[in-house]
Amino acid sequence: MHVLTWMSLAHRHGRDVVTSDQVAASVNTNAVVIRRTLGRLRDAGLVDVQRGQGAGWRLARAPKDITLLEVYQAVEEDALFALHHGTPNQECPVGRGIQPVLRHVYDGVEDSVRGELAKTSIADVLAETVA
Amino acid sequence: MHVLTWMSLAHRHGRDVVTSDQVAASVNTNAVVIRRTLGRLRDAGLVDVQRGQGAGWRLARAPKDITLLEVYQAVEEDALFALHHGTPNQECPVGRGIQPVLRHVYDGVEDSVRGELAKTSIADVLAETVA
DNA sequence: CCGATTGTAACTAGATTTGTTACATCAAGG
DNA sequence: CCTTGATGTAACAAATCTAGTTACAATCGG
Repeated sequence: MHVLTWMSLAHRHGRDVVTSDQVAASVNTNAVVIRRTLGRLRDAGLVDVQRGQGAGWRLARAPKDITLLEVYQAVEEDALFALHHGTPNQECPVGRGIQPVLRHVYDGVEDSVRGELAKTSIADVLAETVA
Repeated sequence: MHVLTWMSLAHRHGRDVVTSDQVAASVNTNAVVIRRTLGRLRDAGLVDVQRGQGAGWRLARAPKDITLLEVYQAVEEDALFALHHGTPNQECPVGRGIQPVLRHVYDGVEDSVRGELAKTSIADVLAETVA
């Protein structure tokens, strides 16, 4: 969210293509860390990358057309809640039957999270950030 | 959820007080791990503990009166989403302004998660588990 | 060919989690 | 009042994960 919000502000200031170094300066971290995140956003189609001379990154869409849901799905691969570390005791009715129930509950939670994140766009975040 | 569901089933079978060793056998882990979780559930008032001779744990309420929201709040202390690891660049408008916005978004997400978890009780989980 | 930037591997340091051992503490009941 | 079977908790090992860092090959416009 920080990365895309910063790119939106740069775009508004006329800077269309930005480098991972410039983004890293705002987040206050290393450029490689930013490139790892930008790579995922690129795989999700939210940003485009240019290599070679004059290389850098640009938003693939207008900020108002990028929802936080898309950012979440691009960046977060693990489920919000994990099941047991090990396998529960299969001799026990609860150990045997609980995992599908947990998955069902967790699916409902993830759905509600997705619905909530879909309500907000990067443009909304930028507007609230500079306010 | 596994711990409380198992205790509900034990209660239904007439075993009112159970030990951390018995619960650990169903989860397939060490009793100390279970005691750590049960300690949090006790602090939240979801289970009662008895020490000394004949010690053990019992549900403090009927399973239908324990919601997954209460379990979540008892067991999970960290926020669902974390902010930046380090402090963003305060010289930058985005670095300076984005954290309150993130908190605002994350609060909305947590609220929707809580609302979802409040819909289900341990009794529901048990019914679905043994089905 | 030059030069600036991306892509990515490899590594360190730190934090976190699970499981484990050990032992002090507790209280019911003989 | 002592035995007994459990809890409470500290301390530690092993595994896993993340951020940050360094290094360098790959890319491509000019």
